Amino acid sequence: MVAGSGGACPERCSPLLHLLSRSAIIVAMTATPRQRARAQAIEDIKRIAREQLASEGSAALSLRAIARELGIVSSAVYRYVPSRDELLTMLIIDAYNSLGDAVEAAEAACARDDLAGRWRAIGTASRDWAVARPSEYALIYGSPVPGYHAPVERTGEPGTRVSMLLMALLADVQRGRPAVAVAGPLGGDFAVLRDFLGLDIGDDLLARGFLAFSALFGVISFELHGQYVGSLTDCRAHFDHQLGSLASLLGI
Amino acid sequence: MVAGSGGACPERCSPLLHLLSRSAIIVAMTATPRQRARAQAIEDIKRIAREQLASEGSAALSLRAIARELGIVSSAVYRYVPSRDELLTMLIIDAYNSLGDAVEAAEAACARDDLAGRWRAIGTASRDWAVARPSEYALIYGSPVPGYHAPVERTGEPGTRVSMLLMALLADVQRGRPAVAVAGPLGGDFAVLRDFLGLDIGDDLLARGFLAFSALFGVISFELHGQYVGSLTDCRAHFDHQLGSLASLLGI
DNA sequence: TCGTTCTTGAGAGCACTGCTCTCTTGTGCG
DNA sequence: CGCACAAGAGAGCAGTGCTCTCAAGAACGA
Repeated sequence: MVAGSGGACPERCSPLLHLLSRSAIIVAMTATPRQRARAQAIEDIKRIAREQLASEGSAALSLRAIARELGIVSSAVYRYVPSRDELLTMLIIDAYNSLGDAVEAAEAACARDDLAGRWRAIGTASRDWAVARPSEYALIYGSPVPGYHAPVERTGEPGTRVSMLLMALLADVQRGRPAVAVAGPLGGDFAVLRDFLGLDIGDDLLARGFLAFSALFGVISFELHGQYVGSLTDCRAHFDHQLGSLASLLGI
Repeated sequence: MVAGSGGACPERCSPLLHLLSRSAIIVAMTATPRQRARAQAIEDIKRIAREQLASEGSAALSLRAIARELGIVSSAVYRYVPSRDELLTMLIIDAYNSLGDAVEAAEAACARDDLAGRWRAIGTASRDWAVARPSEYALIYGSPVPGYHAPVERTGEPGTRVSMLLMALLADVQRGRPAVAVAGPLGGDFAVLRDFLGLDIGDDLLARGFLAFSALFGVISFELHGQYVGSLTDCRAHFDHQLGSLASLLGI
């Protein structure tokens, strides 16, 4: 974070390094022992980093502390991770994918025509994941840690997995209903988005979807950040109730 | 943040120090020259801290850099601020109060019987403030910076000013309508809250108020954290639209 | 007006951080 | 089986928060 933190890490770390966690199993099967050891070391670093994150917060994430935990000198860590910021980016991508996996699995377990069930599954799985991993949730839905958020070109795809599920759900909700347009610049944005997604979702429902999505993570964020402390004791019950209100908003 | 960061700062900083910014004018009028100079120094420190926050992010907030900017050695800053974390807490309280001032002023400018106007005023003033001071917004509605959020016993009161406005509005909305109860633990929480506030707001409307409040700041957070990048170009129009949807949710 | 007190700032120093460099060792690959 | 290269060690630079001591000076009471 002090100087040259955005560098390319020449001949130290592969540029494909951030993909390792997703293909860790493949690497473990096919690669050479050296590659397997390397992948294992990176996984160890990220595991300890997540533990640090959970116990101390993202500001206290320290490569030197990770090195100590691993029984290794600090400079050795840089063989596997180009910088602290890069490690944070890797953790952010992992968190997005972990959340995406959990929500996709929950949603996929619902009957396709059970629209309300799919919405509840998306919401409940999101909250369950967030409550189980508050520090990782803060990493992706909290304020940007190092001054700027992680590079969009790398976090973008995994960051949209949950919203893509919602979009598919909205398309199913829209089916057989009349599309209601919205005037003004918002309608223009929605037209472009509809074109990009290739899904037939009317302006009005799209707007309601955006609101439901924002409210969903707004409620989760408020719960995790302690904004309800002193007024709500049963956050789970509150969340379930609001999930129902948002379902009504979506017309399901 | 390393050791003893929660200490009391004996005979260096008054325990009333965090109140200085609210009573800065009073101090400037009545106090001795020394007290005035002290209050001015603290204001200077906080001003530079806010600038650093805006340009580099909360993780890069550095007391040494503040000292450099002031043309002062780093240890001298500790005459005015007990620790970095304490400075962050002072900034958080100031931010809550700044937001509270802005929203209260906007809401007070509306006719009391213009319920929809008061809701829009609360929402719009909140967003305007957040867009104008994104780094300070991240401080209070982002993820906790140093691992734990600021002490609730000190941020609590200023942190509830906006929600108190909403509660008063909800009470006016409720007037002359039948209260709808909600079963389960949520109803119990709401009963306690109603008793504490001394406002007649039915369970159902209270729940809708919580949702509207959470959604309001959820939408603002998503906008500021770049979650809408790539799909929305006119965030202001989107926000206005959702403000209307939430007004409908509240029945105004 | 004078002396005292108490605040303020300087400076050194400790322990920590991220990160870079060089050097040596030993493992795994061809 | 020999060699290349990855991996770790260690020193070092610049930065951080924070503590301590010391000297100067300003405000205050007598």
